[in-house]
Amino acid sequence: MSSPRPRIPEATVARLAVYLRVLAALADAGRSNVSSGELASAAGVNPAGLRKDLTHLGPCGVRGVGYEVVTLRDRIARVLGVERSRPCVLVGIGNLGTALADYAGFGSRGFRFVGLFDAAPGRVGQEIGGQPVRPMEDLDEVVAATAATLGVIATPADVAQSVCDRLTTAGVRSILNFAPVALSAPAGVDVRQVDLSVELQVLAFLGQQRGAAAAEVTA
Amino acid sequence: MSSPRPRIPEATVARLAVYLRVLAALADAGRSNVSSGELASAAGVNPAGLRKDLTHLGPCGVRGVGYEVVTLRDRIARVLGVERSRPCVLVGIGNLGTALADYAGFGSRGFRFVGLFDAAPGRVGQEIGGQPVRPMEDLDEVVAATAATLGVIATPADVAQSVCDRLTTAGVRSILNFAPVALSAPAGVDVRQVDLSVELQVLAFLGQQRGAAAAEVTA
DNA sequence: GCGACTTTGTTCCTGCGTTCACAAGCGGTT
DNA sequence: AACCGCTTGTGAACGCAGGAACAAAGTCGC
Repeated sequence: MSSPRPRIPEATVARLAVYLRVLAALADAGRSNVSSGELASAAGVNPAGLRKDLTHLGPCGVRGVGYEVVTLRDRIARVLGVERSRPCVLVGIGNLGTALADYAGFGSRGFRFVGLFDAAPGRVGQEIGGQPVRPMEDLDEVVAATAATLGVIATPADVAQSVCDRLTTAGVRSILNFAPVALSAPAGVDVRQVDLSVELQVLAFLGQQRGAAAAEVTA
Repeated sequence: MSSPRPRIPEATVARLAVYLRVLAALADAGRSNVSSGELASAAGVNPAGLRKDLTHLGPCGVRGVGYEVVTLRDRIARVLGVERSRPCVLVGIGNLGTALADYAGFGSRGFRFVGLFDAAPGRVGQEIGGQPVRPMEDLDEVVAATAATLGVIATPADVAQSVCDRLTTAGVRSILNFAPVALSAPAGVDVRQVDLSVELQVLAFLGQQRGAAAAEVTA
């Protein structure tokens, strides 16, 4: 096998996902070509950085012209592995979980939820986005039946670790955690942490710093 | 004024927010001291990196003993500017907006929503977390009355830019955007982008890469 | 009072990411 | 057919983040 496996850095992967979204929108709008400058502006990044990111896919543009929208979109989709949709399970159908289950951004970009789970009996049986909420007891069965390797945790913090354990024993290999706790998982299982309030705190700090700098100038 | 202004790097600020959360939990549990090792483990980072982060606050630990929980918590809170709660406005009360409005992580960590806004007449008047949803027409008045400088956008992508424009003209200086579009704002206004599906795509890519590597070993 | 242990604060170094700047290549035009 | 403008792709330099190792300092035990 001649597997080049270019070892794409993680920061580049995150940006490729953004480019993919922009390219999909451009394709829907009927555009056939884009320049790196226009694409970078729409994605909110530097044009040179964008070109370097695309280098990891091999040469895929035409000098003097730009990139063909559909070709580039499909190539990024193939590299990211979203050419066909991947099954995911979602645990914790509170406000956030409901939002995630309904979020069109997942379904339209290569992910489909094959199981929604909650521990509260009151929530089991509800329909969210056309799917019933199931009890936690069904987790192993659903994961096995659908071969889901991706799991999303949207539970309160205090039960997140036990949910993580159950997901890993059920066979899930990659976990996206929205609960504000650091999870520990066995080797071979990726855990990725998203803390919504951290972003807001960083933003507040930058704003405060900017305000202090401005006040200093006037002083 | 002797303002040292240490220029804390952004990555450090994000981690400080995590340490703050862990320290708050430890303080509630009655703990008085922590070592860098234990704190790093709870936050999911390297102990040496944690100590380097805390260096930006000036020396605040005791060698041979560790850090005093309450003192460190308060100092981080002061540096991050969350010693007293900051007013925020939230636009777009769909599934995600409701989750954000109800999310205790904001309220308990230095932020309070002083206005929930939505353009849909059907949503105006609903109560979320004890607060009424207001029409967009009230935005300028509320921002002016509460001196809110932080705004959160949780609307569909196609109206996010116009909401951003209205927020900036109302006087908001920092915007956290959950809509999957790159926003353009005038100079002096910070915009921070959070795309929930990007994280899931990165996770899927890493899992796929790991799976491919494993298959290659067995080949 | 003294020694050993523990833990912080710092320094160095390695690697990565980002940016700038330039050469290479393609299309259109004369 | 040759030239010109435009855009990609790449090479180099800069700055930053992360990790390991070491020195300083304080506490506990004897």
